[in-house]
Amino acid sequence: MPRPRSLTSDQPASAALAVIDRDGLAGLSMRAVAQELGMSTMGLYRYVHDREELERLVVELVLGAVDTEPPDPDASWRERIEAMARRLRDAVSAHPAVVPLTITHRHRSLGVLRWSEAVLTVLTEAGVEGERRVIALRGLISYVIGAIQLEDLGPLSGSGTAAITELPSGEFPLMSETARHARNVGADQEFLGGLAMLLDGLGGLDSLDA
Amino acid sequence: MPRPRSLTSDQPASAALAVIDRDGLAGLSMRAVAQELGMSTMGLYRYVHDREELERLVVELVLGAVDTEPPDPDASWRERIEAMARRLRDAVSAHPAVVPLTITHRHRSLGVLRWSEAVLTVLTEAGVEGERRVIALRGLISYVIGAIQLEDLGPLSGSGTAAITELPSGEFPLMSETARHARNVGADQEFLGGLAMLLDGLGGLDSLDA
DNA sequence: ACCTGAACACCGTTCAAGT
DNA sequence: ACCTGAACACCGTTCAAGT
Repeated sequence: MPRPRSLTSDQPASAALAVIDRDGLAGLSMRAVAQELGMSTMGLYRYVHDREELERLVVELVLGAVDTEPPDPDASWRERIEAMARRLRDAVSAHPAVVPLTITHRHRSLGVLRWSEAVLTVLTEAGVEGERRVIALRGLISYVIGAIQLEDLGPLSGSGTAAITELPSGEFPLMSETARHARNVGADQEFLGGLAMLLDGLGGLDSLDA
Repeated sequence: MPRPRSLTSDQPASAALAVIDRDGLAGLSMRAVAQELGMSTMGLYRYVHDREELERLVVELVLGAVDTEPPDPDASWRERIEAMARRLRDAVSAHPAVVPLTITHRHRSLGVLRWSEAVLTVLTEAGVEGERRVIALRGLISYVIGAIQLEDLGPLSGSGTAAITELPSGEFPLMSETARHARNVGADQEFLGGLAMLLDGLGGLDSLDA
């Protein structure tokens, strides 16, 4: 793998992201990205070892865009964690087609690492320590990535769930009723509502004063 | 699409699942599944319209295996929801390679629908109604699917995170410290701990008596 | 020394040709 | 009427052949 020359190191990733944003994940191919860069297909192999590395760089590009500045120090620990959760959600939902890649590539992204460090700072300031801090961090990440995917899949009030009402009569009565209620729950309210449940649980534990 | 004859309707899906379990998701191809079934590649197209439908059937097979019997009525609402969460986790982690498919295929699985109905039954018995019930259900699903993926990615105490300690000195001090604590937190404890946070938050709300 | 196009081994899917 | 193998248009990647 000799030194690249004509391209900066992040150009292959942003070209790939441009292809994905335009043509979807199915449109991603080495040939398409090379064309986007105006070079021969094999020229791309000068910058990435293989397709997998290219995909990893795309994930890193998207997650690296998460704002990891320390949140407003005047806000409560709860508001600060909410702000961090929103930022992760915002960064990913700017490129929804990339979501499957973020899961397939079980790598430790620097962006997520920086995000985690910022969240841990808030948790620590709130007095959460030791194993409880492990569980709180992992619980938050689990919730946020799950919620992003569920949101990407469409709201409970969406067309997919609307079809539930038309299923064999009375087979899913509560699900039908809940889907009707879901029409009044927006995506933001749903995301923040679930997050609030988690934070209520975290706050209900000892050693949290704010 | 004429009537199939020699195969029952779920054989293509279980053959595909067998291929995935043996060779991983990358090993899944129409040719491989046809061979698994002992038929010509094109014979498979008698049973499924295209590869996408085959993948959808695999997801349905895995999620359809979730135990959705009503949980022990003598247990508290909290224990019953924990039991349901465990069952979903168990069904998916029996076939970890399928996880990416469950995300890519944004379809409404009957298995998840039955699971949701059972969870809603418990929530309703616990006095959770209306929009709060929407948020509780979606929050639980978000957490569980996120946690399954994070678990599949490896524990915080695993080799991936161990490398964090060797990053540029002091760049991620809290993350390093947290990773050390994570060595004492098992996968079950982590899953149930995060779930407990959510349920504490849910239980802290009004109208829950049990 | 650097770059690239042809070629290889795959893939999903079409379709005409077999019985 | 039913089934299937060759063929088509892709794919990631190798590598020898060009300059």
